[in-house]
Amino acid sequence: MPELPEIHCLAEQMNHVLPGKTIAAVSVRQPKCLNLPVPEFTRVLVKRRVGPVTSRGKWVFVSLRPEAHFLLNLGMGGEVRYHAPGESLPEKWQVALSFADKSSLSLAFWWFGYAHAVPGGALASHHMTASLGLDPLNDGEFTYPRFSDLLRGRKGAVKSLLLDQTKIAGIGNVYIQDILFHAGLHPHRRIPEITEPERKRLFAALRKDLRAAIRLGGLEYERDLYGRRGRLKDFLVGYREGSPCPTCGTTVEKIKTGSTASYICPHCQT
Amino acid sequence: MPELPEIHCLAEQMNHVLPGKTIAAVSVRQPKCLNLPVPEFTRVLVKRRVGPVTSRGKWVFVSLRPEAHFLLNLGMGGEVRYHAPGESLPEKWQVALSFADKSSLSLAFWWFGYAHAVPGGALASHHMTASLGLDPLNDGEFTYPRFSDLLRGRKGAVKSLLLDQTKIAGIGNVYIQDILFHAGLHPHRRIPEITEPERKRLFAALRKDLRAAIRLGGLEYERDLYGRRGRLKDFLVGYREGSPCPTCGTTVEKIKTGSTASYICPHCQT
DNA sequence: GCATCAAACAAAGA
DNA sequence: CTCTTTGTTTGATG
Repeated sequence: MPELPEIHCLAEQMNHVLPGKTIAAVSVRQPKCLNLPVPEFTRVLVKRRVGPVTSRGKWVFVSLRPEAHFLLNLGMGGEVRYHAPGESLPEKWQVALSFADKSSLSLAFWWFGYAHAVPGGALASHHMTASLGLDPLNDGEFTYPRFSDLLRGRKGAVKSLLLDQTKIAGIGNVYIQDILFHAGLHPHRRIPEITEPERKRLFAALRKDLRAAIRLGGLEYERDLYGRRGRLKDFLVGYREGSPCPTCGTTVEKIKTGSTASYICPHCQT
Repeated sequence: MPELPEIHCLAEQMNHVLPGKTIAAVSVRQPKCLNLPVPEFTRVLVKRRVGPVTSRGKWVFVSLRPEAHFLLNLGMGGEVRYHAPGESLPEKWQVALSFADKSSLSLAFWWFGYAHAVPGGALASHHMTASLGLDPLNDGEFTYPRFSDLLRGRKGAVKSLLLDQTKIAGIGNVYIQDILFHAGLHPHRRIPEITEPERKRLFAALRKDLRAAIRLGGLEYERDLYGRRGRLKDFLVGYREGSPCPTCGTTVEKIKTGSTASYICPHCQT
């Protein structure tokens, strides 16, 4: 379940080590995670050289020259590892890229993940990434007015909106817990009932929590491009059912919210 | 996705086994599918005796004495099962009725279904059923003149009209595929551009396809009151993308039509 | 008022 | 919520 912070850190690491390398070969053990049949997938990638690596939401964008893109979504618990020349691949992987300098990249999806190859010029028609919503890390894009606009006219529960990747990209069921706690909002709170101060708190919490997580390299139980863990250990209420709320001491509860679980302080979040 | 044929068959089966039974108790696991709070819902149903069970469109109407109604809409993939005295309920259900003779009825909604209790005299104010359109099975009501009237003055696509339950009741995204194929109409065809012969073909296809499906007990992948499958297996073009059109051999295509998918022969349907 | 479109909702599958 | 798919109703907008 890597979410925006982990993906952001991963893309940064990839951007340090991959640009300039030429893809020499592609190996696919699990064709289901591809967007193209293996031969076409391979054709789009092989012989191209890696350019800048970026991220948006939970997607990693590897740009290639001549123009093409390699897009990654790690799904739940997927991992990407870099292997220097001579290092061997881990036992489990679904897709691997070998570079001309004998280094390689392996992708291991624990449950659904995607490795998509997009030919030059077709990026805008890659539906899953083209429809991504606001990027909370982009200060020019994720502004309070635009965030307010997003809420305007919607009637559903706040949690569904925040998790909808086509509205705001990158939040999953882990980070959302403390974001809602910081905003003082119950996951079921209807959007029209959110007051202006609460909306401001929510906006601030989104930016702050995600950036704080990035500074710590993401969650302790996730691993980076080199297999190292992040340093973010402690949630305030997330996954802490039965513990006291850090603000008021009320026991944190775990509740069902649609198909996902939520952890809340029933006193602070309304 | 039970549609008119399945619902019609289900109501007939219910009408064979339920009338005369007295509702002894009501159990609700998923209150969201009700139209009333559980206590009131229960009060409307309990101690009443089942009368005739009928259907209109995708709704099942269970009449009760003293007067009241129990209305069912199975949404997508919902199932209703009868359990003789001594038989146990399946694992998954959202609402169950127990009868005085120890038999019972369980309702399992896979996604969006309704179980509504309507007190005596209030049936006309039950909006969802009161606004249902023409019943394609009712020969006195679903006549060619009235069908023609329905099309007159409308500008939209033919598919939207056929799926609009307030215009014609009972057609969903499954049966509509072959109905449009039989009529030679593309789902996007604008209603004013439908010619008189096409209109006749469409009217005939509606009656014929639905009745044929009823004779086969509905779709093979749907189940009846006793868990038995229907015997209708084969669509002509529905869900057969990539197969040849049975008329002309052209490859059947899957296209997006608004929020639903359509399967068409691009040669025969224009 | 009507046509059209988007949104919301109780889940499972890949 | 990783993303899609599925059907129906309701409410906003032109």
